[in-house]
Amino acid sequence: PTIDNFWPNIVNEVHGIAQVDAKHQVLPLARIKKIMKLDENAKMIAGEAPLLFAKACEYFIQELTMHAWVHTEESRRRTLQRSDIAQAIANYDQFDFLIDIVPREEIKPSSAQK
Amino acid sequence: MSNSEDSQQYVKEEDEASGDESDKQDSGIMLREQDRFLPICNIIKIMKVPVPQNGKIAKDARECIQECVSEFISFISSEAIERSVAENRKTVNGDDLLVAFSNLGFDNYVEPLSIYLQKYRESNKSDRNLFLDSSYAQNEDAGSTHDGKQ
Amino acid sequence: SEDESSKGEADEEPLYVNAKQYKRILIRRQARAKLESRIPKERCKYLHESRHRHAMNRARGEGGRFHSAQEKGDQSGSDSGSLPMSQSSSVTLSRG
DNA sequence: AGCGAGCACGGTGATTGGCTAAGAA
DNA sequence: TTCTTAGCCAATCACCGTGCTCGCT
Repeated sequence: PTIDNFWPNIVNEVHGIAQVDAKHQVLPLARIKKIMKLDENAKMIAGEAPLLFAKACEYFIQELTMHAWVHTEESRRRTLQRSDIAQAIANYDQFDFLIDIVPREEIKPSSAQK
Repeated sequence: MSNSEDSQQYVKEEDEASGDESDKQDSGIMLREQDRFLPICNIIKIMKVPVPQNGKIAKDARECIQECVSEFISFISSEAIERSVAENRKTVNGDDLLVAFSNLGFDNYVEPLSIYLQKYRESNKSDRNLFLDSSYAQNEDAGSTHDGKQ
Repeated sequence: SEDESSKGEADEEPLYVNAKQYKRILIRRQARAKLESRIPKERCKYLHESRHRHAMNRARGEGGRFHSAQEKGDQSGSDSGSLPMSQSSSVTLSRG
């Protein structure tokens, strides 16, 4: 369970799926669609779009949490906190789109950024 | 005593929905947390996967991830919607999302999501053929990207 | 390649952000600004009044946990016992 | 044809707080 | 060390999924 093996494991997982069950998802499809509809340019949304997002959000949550937990361990804590997530966002440029959601000032002091 | 005319009651119950302290600005409808975010319980369940068994997750961290996920959806959606508009389509489909993931630098997502989407479409088509065309043809031809008429 | 230097106005951005995301970040920033007036500035204590009241009225164990088997209404307490201890072991103090 | 928005309905899992150890400080 | 806080439990009910009708392409 490391960062390097994360996406290869994900790809192996999807290959093991025999049939896609759109029903029992961890994340509610109706809520995902509602969030998409908050965009003023959104008109019609295909049924497969919330389903794709449901999987993508699982991956995203796991990856961001995994990156954040690294900083939790570096600080020798057992509780993942918001500052760990801020660090994770600052250290991976794929998370740059979150720069307004978790600004860099939230990184706890006495921990240098790259 | 029954209400004869209710114009627009945004507050469902008698709680302090928006006016937490003394803030009552509404230009339109106030968005609740359940309109903007995914359920916190589901978020926590997914967060616990990469965290060790004895690991804890602070409340601040849960809500932070919750907000990040909504921005994640909106961020990708915005790109995908723009592409669907550029192609004169009113509906955002899965391919728009895959292109959006790619264009925004989420290359890791493309392969698993493409496989997942393909399996989902296959499932739907096989269900339809099995149900509607049960006696006609259940040929499984690999490689038919477009529906060929017979 | 002239105004690609990412400048921050609302938040202080780092010198450079992901080039593939930069344009979308600005578009999203505008979209969120339009929605800002509809978003309460702080989180509520709870989402639903009814669920809040339900949680408050529920039966609880000694440790504050929710406990099943709520005997509704008062009754002529035949046995004032409380915990249905099946066997001699009743050590249930571990998790905080 | 197919496919999605909008509605009503019924089933169900997300929501929820007091106590106290875990652990942040 | 001091003191903040996250996990633990499960019953209600808001919301998710589904099946319609109606529109558009």
